[in-house]
Amino acid sequence: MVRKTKEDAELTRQRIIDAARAVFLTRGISRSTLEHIALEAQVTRGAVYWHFKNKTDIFYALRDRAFLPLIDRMYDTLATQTDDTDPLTQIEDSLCDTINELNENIEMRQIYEIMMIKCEYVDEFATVLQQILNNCSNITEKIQLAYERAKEQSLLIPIFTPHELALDTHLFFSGLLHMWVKDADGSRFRYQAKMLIKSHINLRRINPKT
Amino acid sequence: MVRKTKEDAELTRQRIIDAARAVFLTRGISRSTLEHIALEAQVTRGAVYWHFKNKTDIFYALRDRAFLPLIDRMYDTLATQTDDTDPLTQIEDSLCDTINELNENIEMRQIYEIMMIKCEYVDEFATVLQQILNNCSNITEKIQLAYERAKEQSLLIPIFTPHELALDTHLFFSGLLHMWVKDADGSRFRYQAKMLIKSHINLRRINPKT
DNA sequence: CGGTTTACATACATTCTTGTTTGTATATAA
DNA sequence: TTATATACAAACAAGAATGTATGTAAACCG
Repeated sequence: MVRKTKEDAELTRQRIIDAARAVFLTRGISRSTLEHIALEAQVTRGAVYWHFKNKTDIFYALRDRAFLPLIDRMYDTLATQTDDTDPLTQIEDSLCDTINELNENIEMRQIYEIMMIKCEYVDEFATVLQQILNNCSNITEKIQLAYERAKEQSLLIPIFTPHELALDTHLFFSGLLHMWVKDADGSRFRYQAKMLIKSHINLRRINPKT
Repeated sequence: MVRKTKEDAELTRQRIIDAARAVFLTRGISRSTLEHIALEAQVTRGAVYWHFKNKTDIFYALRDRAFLPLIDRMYDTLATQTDDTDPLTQIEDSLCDTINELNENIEMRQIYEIMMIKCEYVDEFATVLQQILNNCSNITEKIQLAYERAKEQSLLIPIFTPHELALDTHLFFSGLLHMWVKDADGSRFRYQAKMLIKSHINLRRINPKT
């Protein structure tokens, strides 16, 4: 049978994206063929070519479904300034929230893994790097704003500027995400990620929590 | 002309490795063919197959020439405990030294870039991830030892354990290396990397340097 | 000095992958 | 109800990449 309804078609589109995620994860993007993806999605390459232009197109569809939302989410968590909780805890929460999401959301986790260690950033993929850098800049700015609020409220240790603190935090979290992803069995980083975040923020508090 | 001397042969071997570095860098590992590499090295695929089993073999040869030495170097810098300089400065210096090496040594820099964003860690490459994780563990341990010495000498802010400080430092540096590599034009991280390291270490000093 | 091995170049066969084209049954719109 | 566009499946053509097999001239060794 052919010619499904529009809903059915959208469903197969999603199936293809999900299949691509599984295939990319185990074979890496470059070694994944459209045949592999089609097989995993239980369709033929015809269906894949109907819904997507090529493999790169699938990759970007995959990214849009999880990578960007998570960035936005972290961004939002930092931007919504509920002034009753202290800014340092806000930073801590937004970082922990991201880790939580990665822990609970398999799709998110796998897409991150694909983008970090199963993708070669050349040619059509190179632009992604710039976008990541831009996102990082934005997030660092948001963190800096939070640190500035903390400084105003005298919650922050002196001497250090919100700018350098924000950069340090961003680099810390960036490293954490990378190790979190690479640490497949979870023994080294996954289980203690939140503790590490707490420690990191505590380093900045004028009155460290116990 | 064929049949070079042994020295000539070794030279072509190096030329092939150098060519592979250039090709991997621009095309990514998976899209680089042995033909590309041979062309860049001004030999034929015959020569490449004579010196190497396949592309993976070249990759590992490339890695051994720079990636491992740099790890060892950082490791050594941390391990040689010249007890006259304070441990925190030792950590700072070893991190800065690595950044220096990346700044000055083009080969080193490019190989790092290849391994970080031009390689998909699946199949034969997956084992590299484990090795990286192990190296990270070792380095974290060395940093922790330095922090412990700093604690004994009361150079370190209290409350925090050398263990969590070491993990935080390692994650920071890991993030820094990643951003350093991705920041191709250098505007965001490369030029201020050492400043960031200084700030990071200063956060731990009981008497922060100015 | 002659045989053997080395260090490649060249040619060949095979497999993989991609993009396109064609076919087709059915939803959908008019 | 019928024409058309949709949502695929299946077949096709072409190039690219790999590994191997063969050829060869010069270095090296006895």
